[in-house]
Amino acid sequence: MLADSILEGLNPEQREAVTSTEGPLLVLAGAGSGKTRVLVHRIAWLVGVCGIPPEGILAVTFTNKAAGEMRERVEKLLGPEAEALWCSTFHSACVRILRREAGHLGLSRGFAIYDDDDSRQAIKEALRRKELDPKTHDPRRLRWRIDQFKNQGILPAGASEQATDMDAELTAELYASYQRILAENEALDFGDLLLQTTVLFQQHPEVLAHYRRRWQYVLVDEYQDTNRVQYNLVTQLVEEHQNLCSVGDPDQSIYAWRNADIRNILDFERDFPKAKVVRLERNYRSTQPILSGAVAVVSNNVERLEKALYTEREEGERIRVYHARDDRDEAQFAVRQIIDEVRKRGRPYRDFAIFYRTNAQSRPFEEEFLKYDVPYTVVGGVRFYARAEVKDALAYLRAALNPADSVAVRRIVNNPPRGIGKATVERAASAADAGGVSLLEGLRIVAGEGGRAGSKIAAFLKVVDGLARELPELSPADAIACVLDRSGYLRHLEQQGTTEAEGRLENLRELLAGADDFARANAALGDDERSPLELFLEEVALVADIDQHDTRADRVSMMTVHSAKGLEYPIVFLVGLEEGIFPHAASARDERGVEEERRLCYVGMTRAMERLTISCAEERRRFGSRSYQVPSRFLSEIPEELVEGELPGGPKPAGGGDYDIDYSYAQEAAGGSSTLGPGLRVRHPIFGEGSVMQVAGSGQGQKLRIRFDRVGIKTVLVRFANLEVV
DNA sequence: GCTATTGTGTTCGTG
DNA sequence: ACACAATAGC
Repeated sequence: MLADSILEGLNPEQREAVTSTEGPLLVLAGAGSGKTRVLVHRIAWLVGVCGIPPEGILAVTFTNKAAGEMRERVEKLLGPEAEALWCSTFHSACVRILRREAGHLGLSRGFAIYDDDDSRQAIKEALRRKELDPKTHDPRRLRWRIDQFKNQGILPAGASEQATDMDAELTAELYASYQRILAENEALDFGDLLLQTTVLFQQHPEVLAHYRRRWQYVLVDEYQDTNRVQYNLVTQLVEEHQNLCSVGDPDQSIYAWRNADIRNILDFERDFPKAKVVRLERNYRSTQPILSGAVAVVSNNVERLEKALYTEREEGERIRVYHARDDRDEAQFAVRQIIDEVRKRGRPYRDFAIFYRTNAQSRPFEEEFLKYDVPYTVVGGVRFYARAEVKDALAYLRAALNPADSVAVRRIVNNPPRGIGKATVERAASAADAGGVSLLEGLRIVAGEGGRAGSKIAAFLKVVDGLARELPELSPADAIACVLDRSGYLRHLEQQGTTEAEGRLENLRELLAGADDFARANAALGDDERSPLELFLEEVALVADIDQHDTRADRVSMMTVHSAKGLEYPIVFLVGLEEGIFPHAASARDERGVEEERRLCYVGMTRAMERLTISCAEERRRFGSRSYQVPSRFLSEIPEELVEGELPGGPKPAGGGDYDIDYSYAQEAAGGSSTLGPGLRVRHPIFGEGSVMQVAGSGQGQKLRIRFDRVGIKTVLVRFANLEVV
């Protein structure tokens, strides 16, 4: 009975993937072939038919969002029983394990999780200690190189061993020093979460044995994007029972740059000789022209497993190609199409998505959406939890909960300004170093020495100590409110009274609301020994941009092609198909790079269900200046008969096509400017109204300094700003 | 120690 | 074109 209902609506291949429960299984799942469905039904099958307890199953996905959706769908099939299932990202699974087993690694159970920015600060500290100049040793680059080591499972000792020149030797040394600083701060970075878990399993076979016994069945989604450490983790767990189900698509491997290793999926049958392989080749998402076009592009890859994708949606319009004059025209074209379609056919905005190669490309689209009052959301860019004011507030929480976290302490010690300058902080840092204690303790030492600086520090310590006493008892939202009050942070912002400060206050209110939501949503599972506040900090550290994306809201979505993986939309605009952008210049140097870009293009195209529009611009603004663009080689790889519009080499469209776009106000300000001078009221299409403060230069390079009513002071280039005199 | 100014790099993608 | 960091001047 139950077995039938679980298999209902599945095709024969999907059924095979669901019911082949014992031993290693590789599911090669083409785009849109229902792989999430297979994973969900397989879990339901394991629990409902095979009688495996839900806590005996580990399912790992790429994003929190995918994990949440999978859990939801499993619950629909199984009911609340599914709650005991471990369904999460690699990172959150590892955090849970590490918190539990922290003692084995000599790690504090309350360790902090450092994001890119925090780890860069820790790298800077490592440079300071070695008296190296951050100018000659770029902290960002160092962080990147260390992260690469971690993704490959290489510890500092290994990095040192394989170093063949001075530079590599120094990097290895800094890696070691950076790890010491993290340990002192009781912190782990993203890479550590995975790497330290494999170290834990290696050094403590009894711990590994425990988890092996616990998880009799392991499922891994997006297997083509796993890196060496993730691979090690998985093989460690399944070595005995071999009940591993890996699902993936080599054509969608797009993370080689962060050490995802496509060989993990290609060598599956070698790694697991008894492996069964199931191919899902029937596509349920896209129309024939879209699917054929995407397959045609990716077929140009030499290193590729051939597979035969087919769709039953044979009807469907051809792929549209639009050659825009410039980036602005490209944006205008897409936005006008969307408005048209919404007005004429009554489509909801949520049916549309715009995908680009780089985050910086979102700008012109945002401008057009704002101009025409079209609701939209941008995924990515600056993460909400990475905004300065949000990170400041969180740093107070972190410092109060974990006084060893020197990166957090350094961030808040003079923020808001309380007269504790760089010299004082450095004094405290060396005192801390000398005594082998944390920065906060170093500050205590300096405070004890008295003097002007001493009393200022004492005031700061009083704030932090007070928070350390009060916060652990509070809910996340109350704790944040408390921090903002006691620290004087809120008062400081309110006193500024600028529009910029107003925006920051708005973000802080949003943070409070988010904390409140979190507490409410997690009130049910309060069985953890960790406080709601600690759980909130962890959540915040591990959310990805895409996790916060609300697909239910009626808005147009904009995101990078990378973020788009796993999503689908009826109407997709894939924009900026130009050499240097897509394929990106940095990847186009070697053939492997180009092949990954091509897979990325395949991912972008296969997101579209009904209509796919691809565009490129002849000219675009990059780094503030003009650049002439060449259409992407990927465009000419789409067979002509699948395309409507012109492929490269075809006739260029006349002007902006059949859309009458009003440029008049732009010309007005760019041309005549006899009245241009301080005091003049102008309107900017984005920033709104403002007063000119200062005029600099003339002709093409003329710049204006303007105080905008809404957004404060900005400098704009007259030629590009499209100003209108009010 | 604080603020305003200048200078620099940024934009390849993420948990 | 903008954000961020370093620096100069107070």
